[in-house]
Amino acid sequence: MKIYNLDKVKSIFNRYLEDKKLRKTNERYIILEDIYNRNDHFDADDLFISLKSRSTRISRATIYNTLDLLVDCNLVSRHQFGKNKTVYERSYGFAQHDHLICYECDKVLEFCDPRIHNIQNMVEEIFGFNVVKHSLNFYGVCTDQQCEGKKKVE
Amino acid sequence: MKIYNLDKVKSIFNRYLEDKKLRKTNERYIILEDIYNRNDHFDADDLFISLKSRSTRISRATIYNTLDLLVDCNLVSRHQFGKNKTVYERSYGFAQHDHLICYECDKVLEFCDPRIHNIQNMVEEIFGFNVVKHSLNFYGVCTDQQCEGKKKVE
DNA sequence: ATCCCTGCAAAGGGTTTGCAGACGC
DNA sequence: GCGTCTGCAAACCCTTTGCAGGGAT
Repeated sequence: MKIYNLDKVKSIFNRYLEDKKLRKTNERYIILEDIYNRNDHFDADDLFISLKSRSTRISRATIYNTLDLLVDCNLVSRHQFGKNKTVYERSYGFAQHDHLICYECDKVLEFCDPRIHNIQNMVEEIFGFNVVKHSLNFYGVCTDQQCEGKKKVE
Repeated sequence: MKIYNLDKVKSIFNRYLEDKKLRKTNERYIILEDIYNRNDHFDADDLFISLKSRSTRISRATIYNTLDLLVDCNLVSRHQFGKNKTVYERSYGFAQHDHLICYECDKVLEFCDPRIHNIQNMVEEIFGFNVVKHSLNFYGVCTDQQCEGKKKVE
């Protein structure tokens, strides 16, 4: 499952910072490490809380700043699941995938389908466009009767 | 191009309001009309400004309220193009479509591809999910050299 | 007459910004 | 030591909420 190691990720970030002539601050590495110790979709505030509990004292400003860098160097991907809120996930060493979001329990499932690339190729050709990334989300209702999250629905 | 007429749209809304036992206020119909006189992606504030210039005096609260109703009865669709901001477009009489967003000029293009439904079917089967809607966006850079919007890029 | 809907303004939540001090280089 | 990065808090933007008055039924 874990198809990366933390040193590899850090060295990629390291190189990125050097290339861009940015400073290698402790905060940036602590944030990177925290992210790669999670395996969920998290938002900036989740990170803030998680970091605070580790008795570090990293501000939201730094978190947002660092997330921008990590997204830029492809170590983290950024998503919006239709709620005007940004969520992130680690991405190095994990297959590209898309998401399935349940309206009733907010569960997020992941899937891959190569056909999306065929669509992408077509679109690039037809419109004269260089696609950098895509976002495909399916929204609906899971049919899992045991689903705990469903309690939440009013 | 215009494959709807305003009366039809109004009567759909009318029926919806009756079914839900909601009141038929002037404001609601004025907003619906304003939306169907546009042919772009707009946000709540665009509507607010547009309505103000018609010397109506419709508040943001009413606009947000009405947009929720119109989305609920499928006369308007709601999107997020990766900027934590919601945009809308009229949807009755227009083919379902997905979007292509240019990072450099913010242009939004539209396309249809039936393969997305194949992916959807597969996902529903595999995960036991009833998909209600999907959102597929491609982000990239248009290769249009004459593109006016590109000036905006810093 | 009821009570839902409206306008207004304030509050809310997530994100960005400004600034003075800290620290990587 | 220079100049960037940080923490903090205020500002910001979009959206939601509370409330009193108004209009649909």
